[in-house]
Amino acid sequence: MSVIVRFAPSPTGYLHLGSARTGLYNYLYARRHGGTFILRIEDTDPSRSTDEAIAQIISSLKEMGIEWDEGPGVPGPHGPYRQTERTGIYREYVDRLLASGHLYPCFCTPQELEAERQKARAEKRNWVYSGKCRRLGADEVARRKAAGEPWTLRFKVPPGTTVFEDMIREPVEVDNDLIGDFIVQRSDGSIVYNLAVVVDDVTMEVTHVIRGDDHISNTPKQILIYEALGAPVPKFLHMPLLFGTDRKKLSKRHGATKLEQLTAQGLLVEVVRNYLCFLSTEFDESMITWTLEDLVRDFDVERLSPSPSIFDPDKLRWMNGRFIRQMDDDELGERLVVYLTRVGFYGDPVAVEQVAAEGPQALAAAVESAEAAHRPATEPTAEQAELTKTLAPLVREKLEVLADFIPLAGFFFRPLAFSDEARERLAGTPGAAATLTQAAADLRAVESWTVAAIEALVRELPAQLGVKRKAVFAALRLGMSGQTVTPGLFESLWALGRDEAVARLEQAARLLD
RNA sequence: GGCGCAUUCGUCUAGGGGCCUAGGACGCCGCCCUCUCACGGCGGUAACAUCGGUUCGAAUCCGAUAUGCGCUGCCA
Repeated sequence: MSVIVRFAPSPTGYLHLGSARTGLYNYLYARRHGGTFILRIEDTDPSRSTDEAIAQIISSLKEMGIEWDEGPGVPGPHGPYRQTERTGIYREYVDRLLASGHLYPCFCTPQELEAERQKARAEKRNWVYSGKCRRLGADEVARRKAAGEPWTLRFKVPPGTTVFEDMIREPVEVDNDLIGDFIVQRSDGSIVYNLAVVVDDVTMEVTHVIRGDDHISNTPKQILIYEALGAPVPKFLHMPLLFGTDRKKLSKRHGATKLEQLTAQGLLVEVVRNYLCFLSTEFDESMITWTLEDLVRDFDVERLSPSPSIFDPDKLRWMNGRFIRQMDDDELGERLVVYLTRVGFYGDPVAVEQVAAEGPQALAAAVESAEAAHRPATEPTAEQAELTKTLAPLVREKLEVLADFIPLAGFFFRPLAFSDEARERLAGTPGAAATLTQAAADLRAVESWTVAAIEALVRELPAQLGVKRKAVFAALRLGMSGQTVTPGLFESLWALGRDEAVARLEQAARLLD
């Protein structure tokens, strides 16, 4: 029998990283076993579900490279793929369960039930539904229905215990008495989650249910339904939950909870994807650069540790830096151009640099609001794109995330400017004026504009001027960029171009007069 | 309250009775390299939740306890 798995997010918001991980694992499991991966939208609660959320979920999955074999946009034998479109199927199964005596109508009102719950709580007892309506006679049921009393449908939980296996845990055993007859159809006729999932999974012929461990407690109820239906029970794998560094559920405070926020900081999707996989698993550096195909072949979901994992932004960033360092020049250049375009850098380098100075997260926040407002990003000019690519090898080992490029190399894209602090630093650098003037003259005269020629020239300066080497470098660095941290000095001067480099050094020299 | 799941350095983990005076990675600290910042190299810091048992021997097996999380809904 071939493997069929499903990922079933509810479209009540964007795709949370934890859910993204669940989707990924399902996808990998399906591919690894040559199975089918179904994407199902759990929108049984239409009041909280939006089409926009569905679109976002789909785009996040696609960005990670996850493709489904059946689901929205990809018709197949197990459709439809939105629960709101499957009500007819639920109806049919409810009728079946009714006919086989597994369901019964219940006339208890929410108020009555709440009172029972309160009482149980006051007596410090576990509350389960009393089963009062289970004993109602057929004629009484008919009479009450005819009288227009609202009723729900409950599942008749049999005595005994329910046991299920989990691919990464010990078997879980639950006493059925603790479950209590639960509602499967609301008084408005709509179907409750626990029944809907089972009917969906049965009709979609799902063989492996891979989902978050917050569903462990629901599983026994669902198994009871499988058994009532006479359907084969699938295998379960309940994944550990993903928390923030404070052991709480991931939230905005943790920097990012969705993929788009992470990529807006300049984290690469493939790195995020790999990171999500290696959480809860032994980590090996070689995995940083794994492709989706590598994951399919070598990543085994069943090796997951069952304990919850904490999302560690530091390690993610470190992985991202490692990934960047192994990219070749063209690749990095391309990625930088795409990224810088997205954050609006080419439209207004100065403004974006200001935001970026507050850190990648501030930048990501700005990008998010720009994207929410559908503000189009300015494409780079040919010169800007070219310059970015030229700079790629100069900045590679200084980047952890792509956003780091901006404070580091933003000065290449705008006129030279000095903060008060930078001006003071320059003024306080011994021999700065002489260094700048001399370097400008030498650079203007150097016959070939190459990094090697520039280096040779600059290295002459200390002896020539009687200024310490460190001071020479500091003066030139400050002079060409207005900042104390830049890519390599010779390479930077070279990348600026002869005219620009000379002009900047002269401008800086004038500042000291 | 009841039930369930989980529990090795701050974090992710290796470990499935002797190879463990517990290994790796991130972080942090120090040193080296060095034109700044980094990269890289080297070294250091730091953990078997607790208490009992089983055993010649336990991080590994068993039992309690504690803590965290989840479920306990006419939410999913």
